[in-house]
Amino acid sequence: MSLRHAVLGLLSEEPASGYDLMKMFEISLSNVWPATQSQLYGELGKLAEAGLVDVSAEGPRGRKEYAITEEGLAELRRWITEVEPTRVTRSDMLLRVFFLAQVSPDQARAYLRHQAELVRERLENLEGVRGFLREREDNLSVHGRITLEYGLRLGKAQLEWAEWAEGQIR
Amino acid sequence: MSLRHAVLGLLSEEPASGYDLMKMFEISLSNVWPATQSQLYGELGKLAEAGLVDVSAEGPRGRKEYAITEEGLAELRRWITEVEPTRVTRSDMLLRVFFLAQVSPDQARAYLRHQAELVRERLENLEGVRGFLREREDNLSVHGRITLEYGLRLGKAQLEWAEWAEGQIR
DNA sequence: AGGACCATGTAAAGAGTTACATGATTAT
DNA sequence: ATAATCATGTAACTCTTTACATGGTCCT
Repeated sequence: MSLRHAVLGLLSEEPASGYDLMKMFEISLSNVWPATQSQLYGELGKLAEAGLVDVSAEGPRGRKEYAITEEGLAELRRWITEVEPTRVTRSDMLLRVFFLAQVSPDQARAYLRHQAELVRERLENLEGVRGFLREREDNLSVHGRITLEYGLRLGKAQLEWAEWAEGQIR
Repeated sequence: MSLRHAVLGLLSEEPASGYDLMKMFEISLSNVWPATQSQLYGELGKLAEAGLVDVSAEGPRGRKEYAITEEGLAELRRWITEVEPTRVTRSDMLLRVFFLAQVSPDQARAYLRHQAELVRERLENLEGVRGFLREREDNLSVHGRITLEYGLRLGKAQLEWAEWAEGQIR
């Protein structure tokens, strides 16, 4: 149930509407915990019902601004410190590598080369995020940079692996 | 729909029953594409209905052995070479890092230290898999080693990141 | 007036998890 | 005998995705 905590986390910085959250998910959480608009509105409803958030204001166009409650903040902290992260690794990219014997060595190498290219693009994209984050000093940016560094480091490792793997075929 | 292709991939090596596949998923695919027993039997039914696999033999205790069809093999190859891998990264571990400002610096550092420890355990586990794979020369083992190398390299990057990140707090 | 954007919601389908349910065969 | 393992299946629930549906407000 991490979507719930992603929403609580964003609301712990400042109150926001479903629409605002949607934008925040797109900008800052898309690489960590993507969510759709549809999911967001549903979750906000459940969160309000559970008393973890409140409708703090209403605006034009039926806008409802939600604020985290004390209970919600407590739940967020409990989740951060007490709940063990679940390790679910599902990678259809890697699944293909596992079965690469089913295609020709040329196709296999092309596949790995293509993966390397995709990772390069992703790294460029992350460098863009780095630029966006530079100079900003709020909580989310500080920890956003730490999270970003994770993406950068793992991306580089992935790139080196893809290049190495290509050399391993035949 | 990658579960489908994971099953096709395993069946491309040799025919197997749902029970056999279950064991194979546990041993070799648990770090790449985990699946439950329940999912497997459902998928085999759908795969048979779609003509991608056949019941090739029946044994004691209602055992049904499935074999991949030509159509199934074609679909597997198409999926490997033509379908773009989907990049879905969801990490509740990283999500917590993003919101680490909500707990004390001590708690935050403890969290990162704990993550480092978990990665170390995971790396040890992967070294065990490496031992298991050593000397084996079948298709799945060869590509299994390439897949394993991925886990090892990314695990190491993750470990270094966690240690670096701990130093970044305050 | 019209386009861009703000804003919320519902429905249906697909995937994955957990638990339940049942029974046969093999080895000690 | 009985425990371990082989073997298959269903049900209920949660999460995620995609599509549909609707309308208000702001800016030029």
